Amino acid sequence: MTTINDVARAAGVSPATVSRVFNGGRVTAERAERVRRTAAELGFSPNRVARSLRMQRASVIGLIIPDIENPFFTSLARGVEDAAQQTNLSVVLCNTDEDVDKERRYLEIAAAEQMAGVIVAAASRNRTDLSVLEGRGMPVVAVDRRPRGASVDAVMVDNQHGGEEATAHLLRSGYRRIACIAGPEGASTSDDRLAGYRAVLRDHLRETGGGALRPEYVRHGDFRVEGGRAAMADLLALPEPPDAVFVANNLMTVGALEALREAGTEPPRTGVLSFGDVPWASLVRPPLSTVQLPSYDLGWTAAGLLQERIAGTARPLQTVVLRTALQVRESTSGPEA
Amino acid sequence: MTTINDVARAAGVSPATVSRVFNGGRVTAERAERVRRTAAELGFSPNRVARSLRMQRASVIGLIIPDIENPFFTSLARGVEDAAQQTNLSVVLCNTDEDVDKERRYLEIAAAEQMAGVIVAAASRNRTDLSVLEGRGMPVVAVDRRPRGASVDAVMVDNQHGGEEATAHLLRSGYRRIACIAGPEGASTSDDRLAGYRAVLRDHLRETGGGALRPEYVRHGDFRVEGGRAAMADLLALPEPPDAVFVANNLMTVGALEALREAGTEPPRTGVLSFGDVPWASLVRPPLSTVQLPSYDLGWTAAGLLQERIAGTARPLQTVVLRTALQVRESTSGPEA
DNA sequence: TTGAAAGCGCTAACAA
DNA sequence: TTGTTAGCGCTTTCAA
Repeated sequence: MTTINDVARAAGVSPATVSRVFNGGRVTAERAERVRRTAAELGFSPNRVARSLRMQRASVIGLIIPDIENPFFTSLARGVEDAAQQTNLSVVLCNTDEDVDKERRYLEIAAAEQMAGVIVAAASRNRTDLSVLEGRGMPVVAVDRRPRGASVDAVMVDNQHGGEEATAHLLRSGYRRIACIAGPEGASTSDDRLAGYRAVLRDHLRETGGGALRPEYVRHGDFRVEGGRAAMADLLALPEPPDAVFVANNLMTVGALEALREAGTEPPRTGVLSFGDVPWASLVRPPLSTVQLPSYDLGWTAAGLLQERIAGTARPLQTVVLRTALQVRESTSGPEA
Repeated sequence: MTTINDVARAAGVSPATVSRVFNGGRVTAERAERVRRTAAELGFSPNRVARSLRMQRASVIGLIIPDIENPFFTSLARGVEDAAQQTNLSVVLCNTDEDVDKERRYLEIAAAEQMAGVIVAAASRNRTDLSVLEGRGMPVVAVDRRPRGASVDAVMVDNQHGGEEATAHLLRSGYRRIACIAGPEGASTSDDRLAGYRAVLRDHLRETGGGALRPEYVRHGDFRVEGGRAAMADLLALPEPPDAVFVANNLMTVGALEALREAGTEPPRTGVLSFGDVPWASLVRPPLSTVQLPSYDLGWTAAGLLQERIAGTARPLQTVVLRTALQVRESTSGPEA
């Protein structure tokens, strides 16, 4: 492998000069040109490992996400990647599978690799522990989910608002027995969506004298297809099944739709509203109403915050909240439709 | 940051002993225990950057793929990740967007970061250039696509066989004007699928005296949704449109289905067979016949080969070819169905 | 503007 | 089995 010393010798300068040429130090144009030429001839490219060791910081940021097969996170990853490219940072993607242990290993790796910073969509609000990174003063941005007690910048979705908007829409469409398939208890995203659902429903019941919330209409899934299917099956087995369901994430919606189909009913007779776009939604019949998430912008914004921190900008911690957008399609056109 | 020297001093041993404790060298049990305890107390974790510099090799492998939003590649990535975990390698995911320049940058990064090895699904058969890595003797495994002239291990799909199987099935189902939406020219995966299609169709025409292949029935798309839609629209605009179409990848199938729907026709009247599973195929109506790809196994196998190379096993270059499996569903049940 | 030299944290060769 | 020591390739003082 060609090193900076080889280039220096061949070009008749010192290693320091070569380093300066590659890092924007002050070198006379003539020498700089000579160095560049020799470097090209020798096929030299700087050893980033040595560089990282010396600088005590790599030019890599870590992106830790719970599920690489969920299009929400891949789109988020694209946002991070595109933003990072602007400052020549490369992105390392780590998939935790919603597993806190796997996540901890990746956090330790990020620390040990001296990554420039980390963007993390935490596997758990309670059990994800960012102290490994915070202890080392490593810049961290939480995205989509913020672990309790973490002192980090965050970019979040207005989940409660999204849940409210979704539930209000279902009520407006004429549904009255509205269920909710929530995510795992403790996931802040899911809790907030559920809170939005409850708030709107409770108000509605109060105004119409319609009684109390029905706890049996709330089920907790695992954010996966299977969990959605099981929850929907449970709901359909109730003495009085719901006439609409608000599903707290895209994958569970896929499962819920499958369960409905198996039971011989379809939207919009049973209304279905998905939190988060279902991939290839265009192919699903009937077209699905969704609460659209700004996944790409989430990633883009998080990367921006992280880069500011890496650059050392001193400013108070901040949380950016991005809004959802309700996309009404046919799956919620009403129980009589 | 706590270093190996801090631990050594605190435990009253030499740095070398600490290193040995963490890397399986011979150390007496009693001392090892003491070192481990002090390391824990001080919150020491080895600096992987220093380790990589010294060892001239990182414990990271690169996985370079063309499209992180394509479920085929995310599933492949899972296979790689799961296999890599077994030997404590971490995986860095790089997304090239089918862009040869972006790909070259990532290959250079892999070299400069001294990654232990690279698994690459090349952006182009002709223009992807692995010589940066080969020159440094870095272990490389090509997966799904093998760049021309590269001397590397490879794990491939039997694309030609898949194309033959698909086309033969369409003929058996009674379709006679069978079109093919292929991928970009030059992509080996697409070329092979197309070759399979042509071979079977040519044989059929010869046997039945049905004339020659119709070149207008072959369109080239870009492996994306939009390309599939455009190609299908072109086919439908022909004086004599096809009665079935073999689409060479999953995303283009989504586009083709959309175009069919817009034109007011649906499978199986126009037969549609997708090469590669469409995500959430269960929700697509009618259920889609597919050639199923062993995406996860592709990744798993590639990681296995790479690890052997990293370990230094000397053996001739090998190419593993995995078979596809035809999954017949309703979208190809025949033009009269 | 340039070069000499130190040192980032670790591993491995060698000596004890 | 253990310790001493050199050095991986780079950046960055400091002095010239």
